[in-house]
Amino acid sequence: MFKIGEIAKQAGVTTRTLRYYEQLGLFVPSNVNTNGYRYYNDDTLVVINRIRDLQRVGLSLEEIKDVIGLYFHQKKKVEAKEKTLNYLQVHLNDIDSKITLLNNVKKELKEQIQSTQSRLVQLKEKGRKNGGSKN
Amino acid sequence: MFKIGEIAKQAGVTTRTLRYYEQLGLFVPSNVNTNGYRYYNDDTLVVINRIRDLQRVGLSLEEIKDVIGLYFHQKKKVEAKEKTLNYLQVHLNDIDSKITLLNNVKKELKEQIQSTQSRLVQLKEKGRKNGGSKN
DNA sequence: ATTAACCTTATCGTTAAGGTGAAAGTAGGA
DNA sequence: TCCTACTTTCACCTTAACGATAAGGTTAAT
Repeated sequence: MFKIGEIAKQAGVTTRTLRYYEQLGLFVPSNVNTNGYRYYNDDTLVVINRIRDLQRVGLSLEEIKDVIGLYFHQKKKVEAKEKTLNYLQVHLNDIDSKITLLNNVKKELKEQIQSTQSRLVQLKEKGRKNGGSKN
Repeated sequence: MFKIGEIAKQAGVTTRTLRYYEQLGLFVPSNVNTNGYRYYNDDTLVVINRIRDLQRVGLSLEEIKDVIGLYFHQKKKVEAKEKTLNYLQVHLNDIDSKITLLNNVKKELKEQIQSTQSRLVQLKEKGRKNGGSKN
């Protein structure tokens, strides 16, 4: 059991951020002392990291709130399960389209790098032939 | 040549958004009339779409500003070229790590879907055998 | 028992990415 | 010419995701 400052440090976030996440309903402390101190275990660390990952790839905390539970507890009733299933599918599609997007960007970047590199080589060769000055 | 409202419509954004992008230095109108009216051509449409794509995958407009030019004009001096090259590489690495992240999420989602689905089937079979009630 | 280093809630501030509306100038079709 | 539907700048408003600071309680080692 870690106090808030400790997991904050381990997770590389501030305590403010953790309390904010809690306020949004992203998770709750593993337990709360009578004096109000929050205590967490390693599980929370995993959750925090997942949240950060999802943020990095463009999800808002609200969106994350909607999906974060899907990863971390699956004891549900039948109706809930079918709803969850739908949600997972939609989320999966969204992710797939993002991957596609990123791959496109990646491809163009690679082409740019190629062409930039070869133009650089050309320029340098030209520079070696004549005394080299302009450009 | 389109007026601002027209490409806005074509791009699926508001005119405010376009002026805001311009203000941030993401692009300039293809030309500006003496009365202040902005006019754009199809090239701008491509740029806008690229910006939106990059936003979708988690880049801020400031970050986008830094890279957007790399796609759309490559007449530069040698020093500039080498700097650009570095930037492209860094950007590429970032994108690669995002793709990796998304693929991880995707994998876990698929597993979740699998297990959720099979548990659903189990529950339904159970429901068929006995009169079915709880869960 | 004191003290440094934690923790609590509460509130105000900040940045990004626009939305919204005012007041005024234009375009172009009837 | 006139009217409607644009367009301009300016300024204030909003939401998300925290940062910063205040004012006070707690812990644990000395």
